[in-house]
Amino acid sequence: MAEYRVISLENIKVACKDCSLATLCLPMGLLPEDVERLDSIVKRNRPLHRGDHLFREGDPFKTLFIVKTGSVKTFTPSEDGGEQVLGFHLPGEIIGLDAIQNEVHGCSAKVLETAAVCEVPFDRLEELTSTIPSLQHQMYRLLSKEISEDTGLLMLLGKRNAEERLAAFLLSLSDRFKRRGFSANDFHLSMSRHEIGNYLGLAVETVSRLFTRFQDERLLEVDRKHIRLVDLGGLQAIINGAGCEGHQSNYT
Amino acid sequence: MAEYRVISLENIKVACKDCSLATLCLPMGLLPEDVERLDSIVKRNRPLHRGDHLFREGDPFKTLFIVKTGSVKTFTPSEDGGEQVLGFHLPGEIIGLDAIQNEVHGCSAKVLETAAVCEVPFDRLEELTSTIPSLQHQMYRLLSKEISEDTGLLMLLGKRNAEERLAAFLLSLSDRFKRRGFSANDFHLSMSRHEIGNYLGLAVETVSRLFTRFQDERLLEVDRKHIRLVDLGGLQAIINGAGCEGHQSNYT
DNA sequence: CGCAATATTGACCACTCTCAATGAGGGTGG
DNA sequence: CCACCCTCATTGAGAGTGGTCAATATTGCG
Repeated sequence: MAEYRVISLENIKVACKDCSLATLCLPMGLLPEDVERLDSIVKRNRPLHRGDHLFREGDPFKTLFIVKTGSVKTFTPSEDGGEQVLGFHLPGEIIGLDAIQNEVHGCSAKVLETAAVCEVPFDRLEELTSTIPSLQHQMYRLLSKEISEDTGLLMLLGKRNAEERLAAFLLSLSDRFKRRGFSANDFHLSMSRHEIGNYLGLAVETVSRLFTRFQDERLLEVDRKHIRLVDLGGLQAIINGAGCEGHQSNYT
Repeated sequence: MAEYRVISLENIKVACKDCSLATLCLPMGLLPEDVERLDSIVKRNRPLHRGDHLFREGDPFKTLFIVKTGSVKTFTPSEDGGEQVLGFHLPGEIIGLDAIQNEVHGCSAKVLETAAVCEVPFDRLEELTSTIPSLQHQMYRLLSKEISEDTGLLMLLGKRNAEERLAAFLLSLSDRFKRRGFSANDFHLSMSRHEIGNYLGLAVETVSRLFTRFQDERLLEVDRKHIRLVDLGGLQAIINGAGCEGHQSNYT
């Protein structure tokens, strides 16, 4: 049963947010009864701790996961024991959309910081979306958004240098924290330098050097995993290709 | 109206293939009448020629595009007049899924080789999918597949060296041609070296040098835009990290 | 308190980008 | 039909970013 009741229209957003389906229904004008139906299929689990797996590569796909609190990383284990980080997931973000395709998870998901995670059985969700057009539309938007974001990341990795990658990464985190009501300038990294490097396609040493350089350039202040972005504009300028304005890349 | 009639169950695949909705309905067991309904909303346009635009960045999103014949590239124009290639699209592939999100195209699509392209009005498609559960499921799978593929490419660009990137690119093309009934070993590149480099995040010169090297190593034969893959296993081995087996990357 | 994991910093070197020159097609106009 | 031009592709030489190796903090945990 739903932990949170929908009392009135004004409370829908609150209910949605609390039930961690914010990403699913917030942007749409769902009817209260539809929100409740959606809410009723959501399973809420006890908190998971650092290192716990939501699922592993090869596991059958049954449910989508929504991060409520904490953080989760997705990755593909590689043959030599290492792993390839695919993404970091903050509260409100959905995990598992890539597994709908063949009903098997193509990656693993592991908790970084103690996390509350909801599960949405996908077959139940499909039943709902086929009777609630606006929910179906929202699902399409959700999947489409994931595609857009992947495309953005793709360009990030393909043609950005180390400096631009880290700047983009930090601004992405900043933006996502901001949207969720946290500080955009002051946050905690739940992942290690190694994981950041892995995700961005950089060596750990490079990530470390860049943090130092950014700090020297008064762009941010870093203390271990605590980050304070001092000059958001400066970071943005790095991504936009400032710094060496005359520079003309060969493959743009 | 549909150009192709569905006569019997065995003909569904043919009808689907001909109407270029292969990607949409082939994998599912759609009923004949549903296939016809799907078919009836598809718009068929006259062939487009090299350089023609399917849509431009910023255009309102109305329809999905399906490549019937020929090839299309998608890209984001960058401020300095250059462009960022996002993908190459072969027959049977769908373009525009990333624009569902906010109903605006985030990239441009341009014809590489004379192409027949179908259009599927998305609002009509949504109406259909909400009354045909198996079609809805297929749409989810389609979107999910796009996400999976982006993820794969993401890893390709993030942590692969030039050699691995080009090998992966060629094998991807090979596989896609094969699935569509063309030769897996012998095909024509519809894109320039420059576009390949742009897509893979490499300089044109690097792409050119790699083609030469691969040819010297008897992995393939290249004549201008005509490619003959001689040693598929060898190319695969490059991606798997062969060649220098003792090599251990720092960020895997 | 000590060991292990993580982070930082430095020196070196390889890969690939950049710059530059040359070659090869493909189209156009005389 | 050929000369010319323009784009695309190839090849070489030099330079710079970032990876690798190694040593040294620093932190966290048992």
